[in-house]
Amino acid sequence: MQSGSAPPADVYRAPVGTHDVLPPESGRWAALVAAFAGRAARFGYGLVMTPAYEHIEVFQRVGEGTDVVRKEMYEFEDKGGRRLALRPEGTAPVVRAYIQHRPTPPWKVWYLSPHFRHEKAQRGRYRQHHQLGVEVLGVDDPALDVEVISLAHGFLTSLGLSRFRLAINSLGDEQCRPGYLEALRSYLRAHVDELCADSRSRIETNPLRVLDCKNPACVAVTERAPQLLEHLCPDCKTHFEAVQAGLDAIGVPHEIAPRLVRGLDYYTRTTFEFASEALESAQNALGGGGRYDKLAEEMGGPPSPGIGFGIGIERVLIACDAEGVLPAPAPHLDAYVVDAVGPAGVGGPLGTAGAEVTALLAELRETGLSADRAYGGRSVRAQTKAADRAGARYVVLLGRAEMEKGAVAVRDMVSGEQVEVPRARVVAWLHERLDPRIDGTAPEDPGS
RNA sequence: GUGGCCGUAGCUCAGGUGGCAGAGCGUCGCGCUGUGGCCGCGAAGGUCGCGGGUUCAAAACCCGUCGGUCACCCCA
Repeated sequence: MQSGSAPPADVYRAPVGTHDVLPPESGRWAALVAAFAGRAARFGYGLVMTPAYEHIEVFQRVGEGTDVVRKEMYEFEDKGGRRLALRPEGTAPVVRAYIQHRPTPPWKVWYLSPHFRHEKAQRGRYRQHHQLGVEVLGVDDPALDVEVISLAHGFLTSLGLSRFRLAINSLGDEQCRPGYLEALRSYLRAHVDELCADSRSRIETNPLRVLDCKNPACVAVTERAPQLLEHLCPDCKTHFEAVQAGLDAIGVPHEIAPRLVRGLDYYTRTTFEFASEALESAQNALGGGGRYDKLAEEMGGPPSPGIGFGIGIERVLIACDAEGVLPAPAPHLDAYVVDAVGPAGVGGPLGTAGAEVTALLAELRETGLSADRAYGGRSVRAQTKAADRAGARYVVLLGRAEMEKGAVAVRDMVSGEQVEVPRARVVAWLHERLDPRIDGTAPEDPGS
């Protein structure tokens, strides 16, 4: 082989676990994000944007007991010797920003951000995935838990999803959790030889995670383990009951999941998870979150209770596929300008109608209509076909005969009818038929 | 990170036991030299993921590797 030979083709593809999102699929993303942004705005949340990477300690402080931070984080050192990490989860950066800027509580923010985890990729589990989420800092009112959960629930429902379940639990707080953990540990120690190796090693370090183990033997043991919910202190108990009552009051169906333990270990009190029933795979968690009342303090900030959730966009879209909702939007244009005088020729001077096509197209776009044209000197047939494929409502055809009269031909692509309109009037003519009316009547309706 | 299955055109996939690389859809052109959808005709488009091996001959068999997928694990 000679030097300078091309690198393997594998280099010119998206890295493992990442992917490109192209039209028309990207249209679903746009619709999904718009739905979330609109809902967040109606709930009084502002957009927050934090860096894609942080000082590594931002994540390490928060998740030293978790695989996400311990084993899956993309860590690197920059040229200044700083130790940084690509964001593996969404809450820590937002809490860091809260501590740094000290906004007036309650601080209600939403985000859309990529998350990076070095995992073995498969469908629904990617090395770069995207989450929509919210965080609220500074208030521990259970009504806020209800608001946050209902925001997520309403969002999923608004997409057309129905086959998912909401599980909620309370993990207690610094008053009651230590006592519970001891009770759980002593129970687990008494059943050590019935547990899997992973669970055994977690008895001392993170016994809550044992409750989450899916190994049948472990499940058998933990089914009879002390229940977290029976060890809640009065404050936590009251809080959790208030959350349930609030969800009931607004009709958000939920089930208590006493063994729901989430992957990040900063959670206190309320935790919740949305799981799709339409997904067969193990990757069926659409989103989840919970309260983290001690996190800001642990990160060196003022005591600031918080709650939030993250929803995985890729997984939501997979669930939408499974339920047959949120199809990619069909292409649509108000108008398509066709040059019937040409041929303009590729790279040559504009055809007879070329300048007029350019001018009309610009005018349509600048007055607020969506409009496009074909390029490359294509036949009238090819241009009209392209207009059809682009979802054009009207085709404006610039032909020699019409131009000599100072007019254009306008074709209604739904009815197939074609009329001649004075060139000077055509933009207004299209607006009259396409702009929504104040009285709500359909623009196309010529009656009354 | 461990194990199973899969990898043929842009997409979805055919190609019994090795013997000339195919279809549908999509794209482009023509029928209609100034008009989309339906129909007909035609064209372009493929290092059969990649590398090595066995063989007169490999898309097919063997080994490796990369990618996808499923389970475990983890989680959105």
